[in-house]
Amino acid sequence: MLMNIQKVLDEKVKEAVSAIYGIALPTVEFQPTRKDFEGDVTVVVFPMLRHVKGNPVQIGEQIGTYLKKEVSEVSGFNVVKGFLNISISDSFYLSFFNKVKDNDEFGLIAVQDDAVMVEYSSPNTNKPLHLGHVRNNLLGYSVAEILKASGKKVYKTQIINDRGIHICKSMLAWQRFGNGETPESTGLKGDKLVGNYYVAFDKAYKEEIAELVAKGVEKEVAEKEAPILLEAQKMLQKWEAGDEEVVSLWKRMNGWVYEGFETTYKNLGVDFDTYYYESDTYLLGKDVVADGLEKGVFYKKEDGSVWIDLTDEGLDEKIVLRSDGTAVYMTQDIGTAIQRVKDYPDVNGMVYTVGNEQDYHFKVLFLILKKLGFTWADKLYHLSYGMVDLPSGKMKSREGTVVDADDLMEDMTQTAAAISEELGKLEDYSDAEKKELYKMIGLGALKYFILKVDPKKRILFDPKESVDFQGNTGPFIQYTYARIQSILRKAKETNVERAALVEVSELHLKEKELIKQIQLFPETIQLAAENYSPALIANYTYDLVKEFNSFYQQVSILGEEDVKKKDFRVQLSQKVGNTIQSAFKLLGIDVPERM
RNA sequence: GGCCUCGUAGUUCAAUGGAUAGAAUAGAAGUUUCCUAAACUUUAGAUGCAAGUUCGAUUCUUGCCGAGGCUACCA
Repeated sequence: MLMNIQKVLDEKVKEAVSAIYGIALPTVEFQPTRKDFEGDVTVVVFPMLRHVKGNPVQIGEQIGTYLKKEVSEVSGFNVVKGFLNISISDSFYLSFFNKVKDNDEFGLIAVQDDAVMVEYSSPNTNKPLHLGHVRNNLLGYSVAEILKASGKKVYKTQIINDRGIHICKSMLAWQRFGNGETPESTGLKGDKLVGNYYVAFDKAYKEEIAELVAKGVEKEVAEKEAPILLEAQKMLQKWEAGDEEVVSLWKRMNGWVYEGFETTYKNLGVDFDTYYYESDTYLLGKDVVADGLEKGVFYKKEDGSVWIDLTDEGLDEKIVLRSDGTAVYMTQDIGTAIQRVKDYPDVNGMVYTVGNEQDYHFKVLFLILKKLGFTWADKLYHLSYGMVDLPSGKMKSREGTVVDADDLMEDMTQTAAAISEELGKLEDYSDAEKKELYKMIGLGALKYFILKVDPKKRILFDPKESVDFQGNTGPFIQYTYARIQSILRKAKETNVERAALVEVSELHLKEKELIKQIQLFPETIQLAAENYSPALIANYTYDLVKEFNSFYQQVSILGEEDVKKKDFRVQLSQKVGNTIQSAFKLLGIDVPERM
């Protein structure tokens, strides 16, 4: 027996149309029957009218009659306008349930050969991570987990932007104003300390511009000629030349930042299989560019800069190498992509988790790789997501308007603690247990808040209105999971019998709805993988949980006198709990035993 | 200017071209001698505007209005 009733019906509907009208139908359109109509699955008749002439209601009736007679799982039907609503027998759902109930891996596909590399996070090392990075990290991590669950082998990676003028700015400011401060001497997290000097640089820079303008220098000129900026540029040149002092400072300050990042990643619950550093890879692309120049993919301008002409594809000309021969962002990305395929030959596709402000960049990058003749260029995907904006607009590190990642996580944990303390359900928990739980809930709220939104859409985050803990939220789902665990503990204590195969004569409406929702889990994972969308998993889980709470309210589980029904309901609850856990794992959210 | 996203209840989010556009939150009204009330039940409230394609459009096309982004020898 097939697990999905649609697959059964698909064949049978075609068979019916063929038997009744002698016409071969290419496809059949299904949808779940809306709540306000009777039935479980609905066949939409309208699209058939292109092939079968006639009255949709009549056609629906005829197909329905055929199905009822020929398909044992079909227990009844009704036709409303052009919609054929089909009722499926309880025994179908029960037998499905028995088949999957003890499979904790239900919906997950074992890893196959097909490997994909998912890049995410990829921060600059001159400042701490903020809410924008949080979205990136959560998205990348979750998509990687979803791809794994859909049967792909996944390598998580990032490219760390550890060199460039922005780092030199922090370094220079530290040299000038730092008085030898270190994370140890200040007690500050390394990334925070370095970030402070990035801000300090900007402040000094702006002051210098103001001074110059006061002296009558044009603003645009002042912006280019402020002494501190010129010095930062000089520092970058020294770095590229391998100046010992500069390189050593660079290593030292980056080391501070990495330590800070590591803490943030750990708290956020994300991880990586392999790291790439821009300082290692920025030269790689140059050879490829030289090659491409020979092949005529690129061309050289008089000043020596190298370009690609993409006007035929409706894009512009794009620079791939500066006139002084140094690499630009694009050069490095070309090199990095090629290096990754060399390092992981089984990789058959890469996902770049990068904000939508870089849509154009990736369009160009993929096109260049294709023109260079790399067949895998077709398998590259830019997971483009919307920015996280504040009510005041875009977050800007330099202006200090960012929502810091560490602070945010701490805030969320505090809020979870406050709510939990007020409810006072966990008096017997130790402080350590409480602490762990509050973090789980706080992060659950944050992660769900971000991941439930379609990645493409921008998120407006108002720090004044804290993230909800009620309604369509992570904690609501965690709470339901905890409730289920409570039932399971009690069922165990009271020795509720646990049959290998549950057996009940008929299903309560809510029970059937729950099984239907469980049935959707595998296809939801596949859909989420195809669309690179954790939001689909989040929405699915919410629907499941909402249905369960309604069931929980309406139907007594442990209070049921019929032992077979009681057993079934306990096992159904367990399956729902297990599905919540699996789904949330794909979002990187943990679930509690109690809360 | 050119190119790319996005406009859905007061607010935050849903809706493979399908039925009466779903939730949450804020608002109103209820449910705790009953398995955890971070819950459940009821109620009111929305597709920016205008055409077009279609049996049928929130979804596809075009125009307008509005928001954001890209258009650097920055990353």
